Amino acid sequence: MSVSLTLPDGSLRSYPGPVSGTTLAADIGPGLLKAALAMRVDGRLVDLAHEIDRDAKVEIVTRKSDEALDLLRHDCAHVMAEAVQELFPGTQVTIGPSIENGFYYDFARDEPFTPDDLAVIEKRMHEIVDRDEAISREVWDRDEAADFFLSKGEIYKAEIIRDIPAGEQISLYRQGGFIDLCLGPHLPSTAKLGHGFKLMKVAGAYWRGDHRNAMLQRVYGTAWRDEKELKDYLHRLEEAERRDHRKLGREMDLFHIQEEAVGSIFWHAKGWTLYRALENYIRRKIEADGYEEVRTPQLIDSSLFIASGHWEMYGDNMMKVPLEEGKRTLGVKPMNCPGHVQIFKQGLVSYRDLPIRMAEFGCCHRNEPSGALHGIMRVRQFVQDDAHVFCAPEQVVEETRKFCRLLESVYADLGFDDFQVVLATRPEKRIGTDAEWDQNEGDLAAAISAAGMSYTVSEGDGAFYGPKIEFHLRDAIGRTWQCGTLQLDSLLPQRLDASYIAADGSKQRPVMLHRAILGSMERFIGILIEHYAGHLPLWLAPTQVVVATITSDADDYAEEVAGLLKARGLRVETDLRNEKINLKVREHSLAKAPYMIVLGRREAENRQVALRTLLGGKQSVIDLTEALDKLAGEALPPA
RNA sequence: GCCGGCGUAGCUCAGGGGUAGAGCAACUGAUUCGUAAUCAGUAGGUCGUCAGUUCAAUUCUGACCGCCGGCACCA
Repeated sequence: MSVSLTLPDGSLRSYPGPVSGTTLAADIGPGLLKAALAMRVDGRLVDLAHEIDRDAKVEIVTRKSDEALDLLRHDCAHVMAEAVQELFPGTQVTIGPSIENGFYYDFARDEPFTPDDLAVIEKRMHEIVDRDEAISREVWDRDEAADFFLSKGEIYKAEIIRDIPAGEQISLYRQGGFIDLCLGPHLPSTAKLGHGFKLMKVAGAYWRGDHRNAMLQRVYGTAWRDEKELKDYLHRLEEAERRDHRKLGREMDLFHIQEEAVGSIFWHAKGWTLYRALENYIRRKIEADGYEEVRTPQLIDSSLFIASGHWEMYGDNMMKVPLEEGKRTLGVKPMNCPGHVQIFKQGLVSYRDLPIRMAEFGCCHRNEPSGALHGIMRVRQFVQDDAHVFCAPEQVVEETRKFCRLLESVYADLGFDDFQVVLATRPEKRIGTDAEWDQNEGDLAAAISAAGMSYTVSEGDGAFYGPKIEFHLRDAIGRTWQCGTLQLDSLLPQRLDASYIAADGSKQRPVMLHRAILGSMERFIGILIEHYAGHLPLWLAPTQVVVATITSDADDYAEEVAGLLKARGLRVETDLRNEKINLKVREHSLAKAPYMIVLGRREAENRQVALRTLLGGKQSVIDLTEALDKLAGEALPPA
């Protein structure tokens, strides 16, 4: 029976019988054969050695293909596992997938791997690539495969086999003396991997991601098409390190954290200036959008949190304060919602009052696990740009749409124009009927579309009480951060017995939309610092202008200029030290002052200023009045 | 919380069983200088904390605390 294959360019190749990708690639050309890693048959990615036995569309996947990196990384994980089992006999292999930028493999071994071990493993991996071991796929009988792995002491692999649904093939891949259970596909041989890889770190990881299971040793590596791509990646990592908000926060004198207050931030004057600039900006934005700001207590009796359900759900992560020898326990609020419901409940609310958009920059405490803490990004004391919209069910779509618009505008103002919207739908463990979920998910989806946004769906990631929208923004170096969120909640109004009087005089339950744009202020400031690599936009910069003199002859003029700038609302520092201008420029540049005004005798005589920008280091000599207008104009926060 | 690594001056880091060193920063003095480091001098540390071993511990051992990287968690 003949087989005819359609290639991506539309051309047709016919064979008298089944044919492998290797043969096909070789027939097309030796260059292609050399570059070939795998192939796509009718859209399905398979090994090059796979025999095509019927008519199909075939595409040879080469190093240049988009999917090449995935293949290379997955292969690299196997090569690493082979190296590990050669060097450390008795180590069990478990799973080793490709991930963003690389791969990992989880090993079970009593001895921990040391950083020195990594170097040795990496060296052996290069040797395995040079050995050019052929990689071949074998289909095994399920029981034989399970027995085989058990006989080798590979209990994790046996467990994986046990969990593969009946009817699915059990495929093993063999390269040299190494054989691994794997779905594939793989490269034809280890040499195709090349040498663009590097082992990065060892870390613990729970078997199957469950903290009740044994902890395995995960070795992370990065892998690329060639050594140049690898080098570029390592360079990008260095760039990310330079942007680290913990380092910049210290260098820019923004904040610090110390042992006596783990998980809480000491905001220095400059950092707090940034914080307030951001908070005030949000305050103006939400005020313009119909929000009212409130403030609720820090300490609230446990009874309220018991009623809200938080005590049971998150009690372990709450800060608790026993009072009156244990007769009462107060909880330090971990979020603002129960408090907001209390304000809502004061007096009667009419349907005419809805929606009520209640905002609070309330300080919340959560006893985050020690391992979760990270700079100012993950702390135990934080403030959200939090608000709750109390509305009637039929107002959900409009309120959600309105929020999406607001959020989009805020992100744009802050320099993030790329963000993704994710709709998280009903989880397995949930309350409410399917009809309610259909309605709620539909409402959110409709609202996102009405706001002119597209979204992806994350199945099962919603809260147990309702679906949520997540907003992930992309920073200057391509990382994504989940910041904004909107959660539809009809449970809390019920648990805390909030109601309004409807048009027909009946008592109705409002719906609550929990929503935040920045998320935690602390975390968002960390993101801003890293996004801008410390070069904050003028309106957010703690010091906006440094007035520096060249000689002391200009001191009086410098004081005058600084005074005039301050009068125009700018945040100004003067530098009248008896130091060379080179030093002053260097120091203030390193401190990331967006503008410097350099004054010498000439400027003083002409009532001009030499204005210098940090980025680009451009300078221009302009009249003082012009400079005042220019800077005052540019320093205005976005409207 | 779990696994691994780390903890020496304000910062970056070296050192190592006989109570410590560099560069930068700081301070003092000189220098008045045109856009990313002027020169000279001075001072600065219970070597994370607490135990143990030892004639002697910052160094070795243990526990604890903290930080870093992951995992788990994130209302």
